[in-house]
Amino acid sequence: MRPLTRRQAEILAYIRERIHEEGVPPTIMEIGTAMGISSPNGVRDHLKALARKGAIELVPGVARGIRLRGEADPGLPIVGRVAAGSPILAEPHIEGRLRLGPAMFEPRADFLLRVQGMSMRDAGILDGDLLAVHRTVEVRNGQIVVARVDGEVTVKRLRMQGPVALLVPENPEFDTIRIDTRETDLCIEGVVVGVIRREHI
Amino acid sequence: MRPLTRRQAEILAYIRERIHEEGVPPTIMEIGTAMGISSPNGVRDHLKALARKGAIELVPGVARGIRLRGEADPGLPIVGRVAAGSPILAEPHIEGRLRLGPAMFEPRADFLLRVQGMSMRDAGILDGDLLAVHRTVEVRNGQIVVARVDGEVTVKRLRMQGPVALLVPENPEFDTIRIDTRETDLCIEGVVVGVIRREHI
DNA sequence: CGATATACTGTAAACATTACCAGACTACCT
DNA sequence: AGGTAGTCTGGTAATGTTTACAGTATATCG
Repeated sequence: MRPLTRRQAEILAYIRERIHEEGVPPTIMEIGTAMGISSPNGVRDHLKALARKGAIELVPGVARGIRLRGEADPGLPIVGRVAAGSPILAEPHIEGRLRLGPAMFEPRADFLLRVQGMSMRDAGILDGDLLAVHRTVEVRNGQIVVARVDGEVTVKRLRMQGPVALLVPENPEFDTIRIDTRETDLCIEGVVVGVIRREHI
Repeated sequence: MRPLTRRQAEILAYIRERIHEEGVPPTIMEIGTAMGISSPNGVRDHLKALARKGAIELVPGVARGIRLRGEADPGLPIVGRVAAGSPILAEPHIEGRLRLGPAMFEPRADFLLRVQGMSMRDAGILDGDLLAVHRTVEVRNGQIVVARVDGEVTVKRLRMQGPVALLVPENPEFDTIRIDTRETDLCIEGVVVGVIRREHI
């Protein structure tokens, strides 16, 4: 789809808004009035351009026959194994997408992380689970965080002891990671706001 | 909202379908053609009735000016503590509703059950978790099921041994329930297809 | 029984909306 | 310098659509 011009984007936004607010797409004249175009043909040219670029579909001979295209919300990315050092949301790690309900987690989830390993077993987080992660650097003591240590992504419970951060697993078979923030960078990718497990039955 | 007649419900369903399929509401004549009503006035009477009953809103003087009302999907019910013997989806047990994404679980979830207790701890199901449950009686060995025993609702892993059903907890501190289906009724309310935990941060 | 709601037929006028013609100005690419 | 895309004016014909009027027939309710 070729990129829309500024004017075309304005008109598309107006159409979107009208469909959302009124439940019915606007007529050509209504668009014209709203956008300051006096001739129906001026608007028509825009609609043809939008249709040509795939943003809308025009149903010929039908009043208000404007359909939005390519509207589907793809959902949140599911992040799989992250290569050391590369950004967590880089394309190669995204193994799929999943649409959540709008109010499922509070604060909202920004991406889903596929759990690797059993280090958080006793917190009910198992290998293969999806973690709903809210991207933020504002984390508090005791929260389960997605952190980067030496480029590696890890999920642990955070305990701050002055300048020392402890990344505590919830499984006695694993060791706590101890980071002196004066020496080593601790990069917080986000806070875990929820867990989703899809039982393969 | 007064109840719709059968014919009115048919027409409303058609309007809904058209809006979903075409993106534009149908005209009066289109409704008439689809429903076998030759006169625009026949359709108009139905629309007026639907508007009077609050199912739709008519925008006067506007082509295809039909707006659906009261459309919001309330989401799946969240079932809390279920009193012994009463139906699982009875009103008093429903402590809220939650909208999931459309493809979150497979097969689809029919309701959400709030977990009571730690008997499934080692399966990563903790007290307070929400279980996505698919209502079905077709269960297979090894699945985690929502069952009723003596009127009480319980979540366990199912193991069939001939006529004997074992409801196995995933926590060594709890005992397996053994049911001889020739003597006692085992009522399966559904299969667990997923787990949702909302981390309170 | 009479009032009211439902569920239609049929016709015509009035209005809402799109489709198309002819042209103008600008910006950008080659 | 010529071609193409974008953004518009202005006007008109052709169609799409709603609205109103005048009836008919069948239920249901108090």
